[in-house]
Amino acid sequence: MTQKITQRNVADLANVSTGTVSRVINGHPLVSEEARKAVLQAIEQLGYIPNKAAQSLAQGRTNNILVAFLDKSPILPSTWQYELPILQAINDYLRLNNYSVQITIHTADSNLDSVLFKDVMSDKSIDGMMILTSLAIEESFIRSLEESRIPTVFIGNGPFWHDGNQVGTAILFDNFHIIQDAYNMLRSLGHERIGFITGSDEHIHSQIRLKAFTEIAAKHMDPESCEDLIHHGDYSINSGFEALYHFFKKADPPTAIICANDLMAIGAMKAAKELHMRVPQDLSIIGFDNIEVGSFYSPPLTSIKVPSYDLGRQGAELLLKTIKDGKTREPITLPTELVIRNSISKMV
Amino acid sequence: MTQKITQRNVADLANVSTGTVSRVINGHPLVSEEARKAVLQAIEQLGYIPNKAAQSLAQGRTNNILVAFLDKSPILPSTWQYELPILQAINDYLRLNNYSVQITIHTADSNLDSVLFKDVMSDKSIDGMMILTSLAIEESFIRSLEESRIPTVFIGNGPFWHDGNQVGTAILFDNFHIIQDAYNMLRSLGHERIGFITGSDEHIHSQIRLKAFTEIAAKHMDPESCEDLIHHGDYSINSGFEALYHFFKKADPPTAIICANDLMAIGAMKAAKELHMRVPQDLSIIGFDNIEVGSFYSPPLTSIKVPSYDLGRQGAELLLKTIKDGKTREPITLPTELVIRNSISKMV
DNA sequence: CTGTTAGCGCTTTCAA
DNA sequence: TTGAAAGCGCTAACAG
Repeated sequence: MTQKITQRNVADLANVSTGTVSRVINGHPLVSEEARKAVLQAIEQLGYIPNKAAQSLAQGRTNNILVAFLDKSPILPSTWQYELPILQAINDYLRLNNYSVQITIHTADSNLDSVLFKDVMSDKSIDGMMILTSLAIEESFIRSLEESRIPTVFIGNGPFWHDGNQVGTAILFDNFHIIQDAYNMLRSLGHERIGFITGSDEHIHSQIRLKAFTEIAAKHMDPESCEDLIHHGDYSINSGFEALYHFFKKADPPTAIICANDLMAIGAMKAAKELHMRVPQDLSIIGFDNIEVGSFYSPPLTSIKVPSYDLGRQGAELLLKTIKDGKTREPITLPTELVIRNSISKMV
Repeated sequence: MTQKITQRNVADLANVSTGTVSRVINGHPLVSEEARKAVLQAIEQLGYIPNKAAQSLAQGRTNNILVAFLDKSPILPSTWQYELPILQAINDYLRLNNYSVQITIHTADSNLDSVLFKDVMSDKSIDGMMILTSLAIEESFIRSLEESRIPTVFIGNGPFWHDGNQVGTAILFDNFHIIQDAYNMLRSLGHERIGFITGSDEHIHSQIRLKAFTEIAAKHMDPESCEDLIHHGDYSINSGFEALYHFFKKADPPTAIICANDLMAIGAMKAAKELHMRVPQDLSIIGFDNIEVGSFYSPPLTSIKVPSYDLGRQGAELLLKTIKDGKTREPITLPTELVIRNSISKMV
């Protein structure tokens, strides 16, 4: 067993006090060059590494931040296209700034409040947290959060309010306008009957995408026709597959479909093939997320690209700022982008 | 600011000493029922939560474990099909056992040793770690690890040795036999020219899969013919795509291909389509990883399923055992499984 | 510029 | 069964 090297050992070897060692470690300006050298040399020689727990205890902060993922069901690798670059970004930025990244993945059968507070936040071993969920967040959770005073950034959700003041900071991306852009682009290609396949109804992104669709469609047709063009999926390939069959069982099916994610678009394309419909000649399809395999489909899938990495990166930056000055900030919304490929075409 | 509640407050309210409070919290047997009740009641009333840093300092352990991901390049969502369930499993198991999960994702341009030790392990704030990488691991790293005495589990890599004793515990999955099984199955379908597309050459799994292929192929043909049937890819869809073109530029191309992952299989299928070859009538294809979209291809992709979740789960279990008793354990290898779908068929 | 010292909040002997 | 008190290793206020 390598025995523990403490600050004391370093101090002795360098012939200074532990206070001086501490100053050197923490970059305190008032240390003589001579002392600093001696200390650094001793540290090197002994292979000394400060004990984090002791530092945390003495300083009252931990340099730990928690990234919490909350969803209804366990991770499905295929649906983490959005989350993963966010995680990578958070990791990159926080490590660079000397923070450790703790994560927790919660399947919220129960409500967030008990889950998150009891199991996680409560351990008081974090300086701040980033919450990544597209589930609705309960009022009670926001209240607990407010009370706990833990600096928090919500990614892709929020902003949230309690008693008139904002709780946490939100970093978002534009779900709304891009859906309308997609719609308008399909219209400009001559499509009049444009369908929409939603994601899981309890996901806020899916709700927003649906709202965007409903509002823009309402400008061009009456509400009932619009209803007929909406099918509720759950983000799975299979639900996209079924949605297409659903649409084409009815009279007057859509000539173009916007899907709330790429997986459903892939399912829809598969169904289209079974129904002997050609994409894009007979049916235009647009997905969401811009997953890698999408560009390798035949035809390559038109999709919407979310700036995941930036979301994580800027979110982490905001969090550190908040930890420093305690202020919550205005929500930030990052732009999304329509990536056009061959799965859409002019109406013939 | 919610002011801090310490053990002292609880002790005062319950009319006991802090020692008793501590005993109650840690489930020490020698506490009177009366005292226990009073303490629990006070804890509840005050909303007391023990300070982790203080606990760590006093107990000399942190209840933190680090999960380190190491690779050459940043996360590509599409290639994390293997890692994600592992992460989920680790999270599930460790949280259940009162450990926090810290993660770090390293892009190892430089070598592991400096990267991992300097930035991460060195912080002494973890009780153990799980290393997830398919890169080769340097001797120097193993040495540092041995010296650090930090309980470690390697997932999908190892076992490693230093001076005759095993360093860390390895939990593996069977890459080798399953490739040979796949080969034999293709032969039983009448295929004689069976090709192989490797993953990134620096990844150990790819190396093993290639070795398995080479050895089994050697039983049926001379080495040069075998060479012709191997193409080096890099796990990307695109490299699978190119590999197929490569094979079919030559005389006597394969009638069946095994790919080191599903993404390359997808790329290969795309190229096959461009070349007007039908899968499986003209060409049988087998992938690896059993990714979700694979079953939605036309034809659905035959693939090899890796028990990722179990890998993470059992790895975490091993780690906690090792933390408890300090013993390293024999490597464990979990079985993989061939999932047969329509991308393969009898030679006609 | 530097040494001394009093905590940080909790655990754990040691006595009682 | 319990209280008192000595740390765990580090930081920071205070003297000097």
